[in-house]
Amino acid sequence: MGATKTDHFTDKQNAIATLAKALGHPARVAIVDYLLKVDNCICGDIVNELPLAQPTVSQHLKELKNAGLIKGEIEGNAICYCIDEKVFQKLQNYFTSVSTKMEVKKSNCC
Amino acid sequence: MGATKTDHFTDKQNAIATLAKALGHPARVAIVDYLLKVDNCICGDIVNELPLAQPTVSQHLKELKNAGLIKGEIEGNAICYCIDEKVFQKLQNYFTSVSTKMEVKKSNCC
DNA sequence: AATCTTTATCGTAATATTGCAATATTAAAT
DNA sequence: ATTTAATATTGCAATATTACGATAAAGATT
Repeated sequence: MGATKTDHFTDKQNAIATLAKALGHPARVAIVDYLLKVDNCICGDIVNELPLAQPTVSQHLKELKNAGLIKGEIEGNAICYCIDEKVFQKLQNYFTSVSTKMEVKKSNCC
Repeated sequence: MGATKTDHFTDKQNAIATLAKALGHPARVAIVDYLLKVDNCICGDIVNELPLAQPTVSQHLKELKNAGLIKGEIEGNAICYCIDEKVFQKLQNYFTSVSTKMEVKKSNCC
């Protein structure tokens, strides 16, 4: 085996897992950091910012894009990659909701 | 190859990636969901809640614990697993900061 | 048209993850 | 002391991920 059993979980659980997984690699976190830092998002120099070969960076960008965390548009012979705010807000909402629920609990455990 | 090059990234980037990775599987999101739902955290019945065999669940719990997302204490012959609020707050802060930075940008791109 | 620049894809090797049956461990219950 | 119940560990097969060299694709530049 080795394949994740996505069928058995809710859509929401799968959605959060997919997004979290996409950020589950430091290179992809670094890409997000860089996209946040740069003012305009003509980001042709991401490769130079990372300690990885160009095909590897391209692959990480693809994964971020597949997960919906970033958007990419062709712009001449370069590509303009940007963060998709909506999806990050979704994650923010999720973690806020977890934290809120934990506060409400004020649990007597652990 | 195949091993992530953690050396080349910042501690913060690695920390976020590790936490995100731990949540990057629907079973582990489901475990967190369940821990939030249950009132007290004597969680001996997690196995029955998930469509996975006991060793698989145990492994997922271990990964969540290694990442610091949950805490576990031995309690008789059961185990009391609970969410570690602090670590979730860390993630909440990260995503809030991303969203805030995006709002500030009000970017002219994409 | 030939070349350069930038990004994507293919192929492949190394490593990691997922899942479970079998077994071990540990404490409670009888 | 034996049995039962709950969780962990081991071992292994299937699959996924990570990384990169080689190559392709496509628009820009000369």
